[in-house]
Amino acid sequence: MEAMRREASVLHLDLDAFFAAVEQRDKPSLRGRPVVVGGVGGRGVVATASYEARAYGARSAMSTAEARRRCPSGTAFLGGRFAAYRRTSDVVMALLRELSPLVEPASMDEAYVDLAADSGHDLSVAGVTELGRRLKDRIAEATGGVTGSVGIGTSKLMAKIGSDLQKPDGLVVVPPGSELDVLHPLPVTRLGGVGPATAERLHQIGVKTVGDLAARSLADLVALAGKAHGAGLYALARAEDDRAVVPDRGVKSVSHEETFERDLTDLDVLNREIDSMAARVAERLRASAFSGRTVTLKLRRYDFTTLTRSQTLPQPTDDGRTIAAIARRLLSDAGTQGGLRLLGVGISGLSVYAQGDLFAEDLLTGEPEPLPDVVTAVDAPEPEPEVDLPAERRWWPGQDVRHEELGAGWVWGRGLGRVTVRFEGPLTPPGKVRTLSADDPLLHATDPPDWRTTG
DNA sequence: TCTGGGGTCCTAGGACCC
DNA sequence: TCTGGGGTCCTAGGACCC
Repeated sequence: MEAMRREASVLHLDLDAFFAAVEQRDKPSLRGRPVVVGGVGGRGVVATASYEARAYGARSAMSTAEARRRCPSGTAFLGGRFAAYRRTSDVVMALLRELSPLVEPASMDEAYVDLAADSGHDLSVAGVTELGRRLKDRIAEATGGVTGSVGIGTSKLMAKIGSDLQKPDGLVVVPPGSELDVLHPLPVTRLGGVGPATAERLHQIGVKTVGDLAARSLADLVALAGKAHGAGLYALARAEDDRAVVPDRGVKSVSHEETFERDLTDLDVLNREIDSMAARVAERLRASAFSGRTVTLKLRRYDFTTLTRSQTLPQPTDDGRTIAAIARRLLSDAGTQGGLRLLGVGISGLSVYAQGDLFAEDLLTGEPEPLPDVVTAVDAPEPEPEVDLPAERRWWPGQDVRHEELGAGWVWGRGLGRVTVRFEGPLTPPGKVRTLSADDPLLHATDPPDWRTTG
């Protein structure tokens, strides 16, 4: 806990329609046009809609099918290029770290900065306003035109509220002392932690604005939302927020899940899905030198009911086959009746301990314990590498490609054994479209282009 | 063609231990 | 014979966030 601040020294940055903005930067033909990034399959959901697409009603979390209905033809529906987003995000986070060592990324496109951690800043309202302006300029320049909205205030709460007030490309400093004037007229749903369920309950007792919320007693809110959440709402409504800006929040779990194009029932097929998901989880675990003790299987049935089953091991593991063997057993116990639309495999209870490290085993348990039978089950083979994908799955909209004769471009669409590619890059004018055979040997998937150098 | 994927945090009950 | 608490771990589910 830290003391409440008297100066506007917390900055919140929110990059505008981030995934779509990166796509428009890298794909000149999409600039100024509606772009929707997200799942492009039958059960896909919108991750980000460009402001042009929002004008037609496309929204985050909407099914892609609904977004297709709302947007005009010519709207680009793209799968995500997360390596490209990550690269751009890293550039932005590095700029933030030039302002202060205390930077807390909240996601790829959002971060808090504690400006008080660097004594060099003028924390007057005029001073932080100028700082915000310069930051926005530097971000746009370093990212090739991605814009961000900045809020600055006396707490994380007020900084985040501020960044939301003038989107996109906004800059709002909430002067110390004016917090309640800004906060109380806003709908309660603007507070972090008030989602659909809490909002519905608050509306039922007549609470619509943050001001309405501030008029309720602590006991009322605890009865309505539980102890921790109720107390949190009570404090936020009064602009009481002493949450610290914390860099490097440790990872607590690693998981992978997948919604299938069609519900699956066949246990053999599902077990193979488990094997490949467990392998990906284990790979990420090892890449970050973590092991975990609790394996969780998540499943969503045909009717969207969702449940989890978990088992905790006596000692941590980072082995894909061990994770898969446990998840397989949890699945066979849970059953696949009616069909499953989603499966997920996750691991938590993470530590830096690595299985097979006898010294660490001694440290942890005093002596190595035998694994339970399930862990040594031999029915989980080493997951197979990705084999030849059908053309429909090999190419996906938005993907970066290179044709040995036609040059660099990206996939607009595919189907019926063909793939349509637009040949252009971040620094070229809008390019030409060509339709090629999906198995054209001259066409290859590539890494994302560099927006600073790629013509 | 309804409803993604990656997470975090909280609650609550039962087991188990002291 | 009757009657305890507190603390921690595990499991399951739910709300929420981006």
